[in-house]
Amino acid sequence: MIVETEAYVGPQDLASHASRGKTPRNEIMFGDAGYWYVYLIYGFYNCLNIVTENKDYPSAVLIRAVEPVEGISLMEINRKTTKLENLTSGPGKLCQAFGIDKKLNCLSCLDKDSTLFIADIGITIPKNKIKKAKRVGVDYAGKWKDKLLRFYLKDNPFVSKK
DNA sequence: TACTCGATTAACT
DNA sequence: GTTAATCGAGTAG
Repeated sequence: MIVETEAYVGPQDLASHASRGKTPRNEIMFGDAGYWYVYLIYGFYNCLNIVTENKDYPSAVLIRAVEPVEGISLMEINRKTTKLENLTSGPGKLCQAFGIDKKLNCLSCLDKDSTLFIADIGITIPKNKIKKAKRVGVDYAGKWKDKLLRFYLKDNPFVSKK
């Protein structure tokens, strides 16, 4: 279950990879919504995003943290730890736990025959349980660094930072 | 072709 | 609090 996200919205968002125009890496962000955007960060970790918005308006949502529901024993093997709150409480961590890499880049996030897709589990989160905050790790983004574009579930133990 | 540095994490002091 | 780990996209020349 997804518990923490960040939004990267439009070509004018200085924190977004798309702010300096279309490149081979971020090209998927300029396409239709509903596709995975996976990239390698710091040479070690992958980050998982969902492309959103319309064609030619580059936007994506970074999945920053999830709460494990099934397959926890496999996540423990992938993450080399048995500490539950450490399995998926960060963008790099959850990709390790799920075994996500660039093979998923540009695939549909709604294709139920794919190895990774988003499913509606039919619960509604009350609005007062959703907290807004500044995005993480984007100090270089000028006036965009303080935008409240990070969203997470209140009191959820898997959120990467309070 | 060469250089810089990042939407991070874990392991240090 | 500081830093090492280590890849490749982006950019300058």
